[in-house]
Amino acid sequence: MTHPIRTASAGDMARCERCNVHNRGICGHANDSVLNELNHISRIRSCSAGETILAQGDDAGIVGNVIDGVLKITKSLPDGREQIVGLLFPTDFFGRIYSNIADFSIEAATDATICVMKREAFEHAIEHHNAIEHNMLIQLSSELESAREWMVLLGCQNTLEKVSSFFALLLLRADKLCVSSLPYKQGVVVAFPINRHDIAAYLGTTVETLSRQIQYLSRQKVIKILDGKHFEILDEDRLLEFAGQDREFLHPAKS
Amino acid sequence: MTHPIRTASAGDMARCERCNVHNRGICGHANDSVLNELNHISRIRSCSAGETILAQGDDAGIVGNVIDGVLKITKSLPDGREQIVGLLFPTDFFGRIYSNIADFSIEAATDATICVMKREAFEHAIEHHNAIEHNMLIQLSSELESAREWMVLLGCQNTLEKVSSFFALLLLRADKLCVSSLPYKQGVVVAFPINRHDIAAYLGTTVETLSRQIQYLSRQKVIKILDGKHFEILDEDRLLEFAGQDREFLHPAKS
DNA sequence: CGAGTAATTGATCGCTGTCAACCATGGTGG
DNA sequence: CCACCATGGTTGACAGCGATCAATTACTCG
Repeated sequence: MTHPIRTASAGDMARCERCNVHNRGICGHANDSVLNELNHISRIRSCSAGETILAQGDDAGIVGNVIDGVLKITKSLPDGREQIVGLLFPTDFFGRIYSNIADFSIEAATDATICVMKREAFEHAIEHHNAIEHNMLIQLSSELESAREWMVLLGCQNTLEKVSSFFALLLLRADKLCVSSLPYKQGVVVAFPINRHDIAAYLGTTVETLSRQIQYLSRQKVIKILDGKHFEILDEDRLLEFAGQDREFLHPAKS
Repeated sequence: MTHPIRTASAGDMARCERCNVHNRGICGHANDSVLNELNHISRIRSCSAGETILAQGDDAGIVGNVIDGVLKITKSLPDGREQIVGLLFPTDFFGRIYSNIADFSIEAATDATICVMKREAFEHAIEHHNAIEHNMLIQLSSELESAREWMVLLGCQNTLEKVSSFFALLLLRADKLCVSSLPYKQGVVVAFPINRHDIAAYLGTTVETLSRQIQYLSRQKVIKILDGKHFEILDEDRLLEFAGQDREFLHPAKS
């Protein structure tokens, strides 16, 4: 799944220019000077599914962007419970700036390709290139918004609503995901980008309950189960009804 | 509860200088030029408990800071369910920049004094004063972190843990709250800054279950109920145990 | 002091987590 | 090629937490 992207040496600005996220996210609207700086301090890295990029409690030394694949932001409680507080798709930024310690783990949910930078170097870049700082501000604003939308889902939706919302999310985010070659959406077909366990952890439920609700949606002819990972959306309107909430919540955070 | 703060005319820089949050939050480290700009575009406003400052769905025309009192950021579902996705205490910033529509309501949870600005004016200020933008970035980073911590609480903690966490939160945030005259903490006494309904909406539960867990903590001699709003913390260690999670989560977002 | 609201307490029910068994899939090695 | 195993997903039985409805008590404010 990961693309064979060569690790360019510093100063090889062509790398950033070829990058499929180079004009999006925090790299958006970057002039040559900015792009050169980012190119200089970043490097490309491949991770296989399950790999931990940043461990909760560790020194938060790196930040970066997702180029391909899906990362998850998770927190584990001492007794083993785990909550996924965010999924990161291509163009998304990860890492905590201006903090020494990582409160969350960043893990690869699928095989992934990422662009990493040392935190200090990136902070330095922020402080010297207003465009980057501004992009970060925009990105953080919309991430905060999304996080709060998800809090509504976690705090007062039942599992059927949660699962329906997740389908709806995939449906609406499909455009964004198409920047990579992953076929999350083909016609009215969506694909789960991650396994059941992670989806359950994201929705604040268990794999069993999740499974039951998926089967229920299938019996209701709202979706058709193609295989364990692919689903055809048969009735989008009813799906959004099940999802409760107004559909506005699905608007992906614009950056 | 609100202080009699006169509404100063634009250009009266003395107002910002007298403001009890003027050197914190987004106003931190502001030089005269910046402070003057903020002073120019902002105005002080008093709100009584329950008042809506910004309605979800409305045009998101204003942003601001809490000077005194507590605001809540809420989302209501069509069927009446409500989730509070954030509480705003003095020095906290509210409002959504770079978005035309408000996805959440901002309401006064208590009588409050706030400092409001037109969104466009503030965005203009951001773009021309790097210090403000940087402060915003820092503030947003830590708010995102806090939001994610709360997602863990909503997604995988039971009500006893939620309630204990809320007590712990008040305990740890007490310092910050002391910038106002509200006696949230006096010795080992904490005060609920908002009513039961709002706490329940914040914790993703109901007033009934909330009440039962408070009584349980009382029977366990972890807290002592002084009156409906004031509680003495008898056993801080056990409280934090009940709260589960590592206590790091309580670290208030630094700004 | 009375009315209205807020908070507590009680009884009941259903959703969902837990534990367990079963099934499907894919990879491995004999 | 197939038996074997590991992993991931589904299905079933059951119990417990917490929501709901209802009733009572406490508080606040004219």
